[in-house]
Amino acid sequence: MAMPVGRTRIQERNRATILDAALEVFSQFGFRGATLDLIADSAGLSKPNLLYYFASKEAIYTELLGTLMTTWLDPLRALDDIGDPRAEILDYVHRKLQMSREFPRESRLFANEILQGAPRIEAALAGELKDLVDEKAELIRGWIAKGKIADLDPYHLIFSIWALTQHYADFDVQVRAVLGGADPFPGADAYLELMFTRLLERQ
Amino acid sequence: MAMPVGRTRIQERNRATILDAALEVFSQFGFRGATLDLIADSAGLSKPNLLYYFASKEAIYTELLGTLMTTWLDPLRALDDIGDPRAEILDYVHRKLQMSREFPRESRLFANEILQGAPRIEAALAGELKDLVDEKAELIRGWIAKGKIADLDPYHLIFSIWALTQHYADFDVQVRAVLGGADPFPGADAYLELMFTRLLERQ
DNA sequence: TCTTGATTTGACCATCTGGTCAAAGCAACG
DNA sequence: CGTTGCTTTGACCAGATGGTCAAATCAAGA
Repeated sequence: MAMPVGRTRIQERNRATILDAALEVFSQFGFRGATLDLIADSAGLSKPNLLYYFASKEAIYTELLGTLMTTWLDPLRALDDIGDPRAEILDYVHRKLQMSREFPRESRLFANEILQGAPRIEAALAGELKDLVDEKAELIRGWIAKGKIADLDPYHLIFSIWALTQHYADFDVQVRAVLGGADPFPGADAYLELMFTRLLERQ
Repeated sequence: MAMPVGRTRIQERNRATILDAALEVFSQFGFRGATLDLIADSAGLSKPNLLYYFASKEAIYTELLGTLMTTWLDPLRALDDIGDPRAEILDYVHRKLQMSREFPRESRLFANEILQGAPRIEAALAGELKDLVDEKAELIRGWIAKGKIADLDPYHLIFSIWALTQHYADFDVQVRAVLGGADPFPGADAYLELMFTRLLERQ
């Protein structure tokens, strides 16, 4: 019994509640480790009620992944040729770190999916994601050619931004344990600003 | 029926086989997502046979984590005041990247554990790990005070090394998808060398 | 109020999962 | 060969898990 496309307020609200609860659980335990009971409890709904709104556990998961993939790549999409190249890249770093702070569960959901071998988004990685990165790598290459930024491998530059910013969401527990519980983000923001400023300078 | 401390060759071999299979499965699915049946299949042993060598699923997992924690921190332990500070740190980066290439499963196991909130190693993070990092941060602060390397937050410097190097193990599928399947490591090694060289230079 | 369609749930099911156990297999030594 | 102790396994169990279904509840318009 598939949900009709036109949704009532109740449907809208309950689907949102379920997706939020599912994000909570899937981001912590991954697809296999998550259970419908955990999601149902977290959503405050009964298990059969979950399955009234979504066809299966898998359906909830893929809906989440699909929706988030778009949002998650928005900061990279916003990287363009309009402003100063170095400021553009630094802005991207800051936006990405901001997302780690505001949406750590989304970051962890992706991390979990990739760790498990990305069985459900491998196609999107090799398609949508690769295309976007290829395009932005070309943009960066142009900046390098014009001498606007230092000569760096654009792909690894992008990877390094992902790695550094997402680390603060995905490894939050570890970072806080080492820092004795202090908020890592102000320090991280300053450090990354400095790091990429120096890196991008022409020598 | 606990295993005796003195082990026969068969016990040694089977325990090793089981731990290897468990590493394979736990690193992909996390503790909750992994099953004894998967581990048993991967090890080529029967499930009751696994439980002849280890008391429980949990026992296998914690044994793995404990053993690996030590190995995993060895490169950081090796960071000392003997050579040139910049070379020391660059060495650490290279060693850590090397580990990502050689032991990606170990890296993913830790990533999975941390993602799940580190329920089984939180104590080690706040104890052993924090102590080690505090010690090395102090060492780095000394180098900064003596003007040997640029002025950087030592904690975030260490986090950035972890983030950048482990990314190539934990997000291997994504990195390869974006690169169209090419081996990321040579490029990563060169990029990280450049990145940290520039970062550590006194300005 | 009555009716209709959307929503919710208790009871249930087949399969999976961690774990047990008694019995069988096997290696080695006397 | 027979005994002894380590090793392996088939059968089994209780609880968890994804999912179904018919019946009950509820909201809102006629």
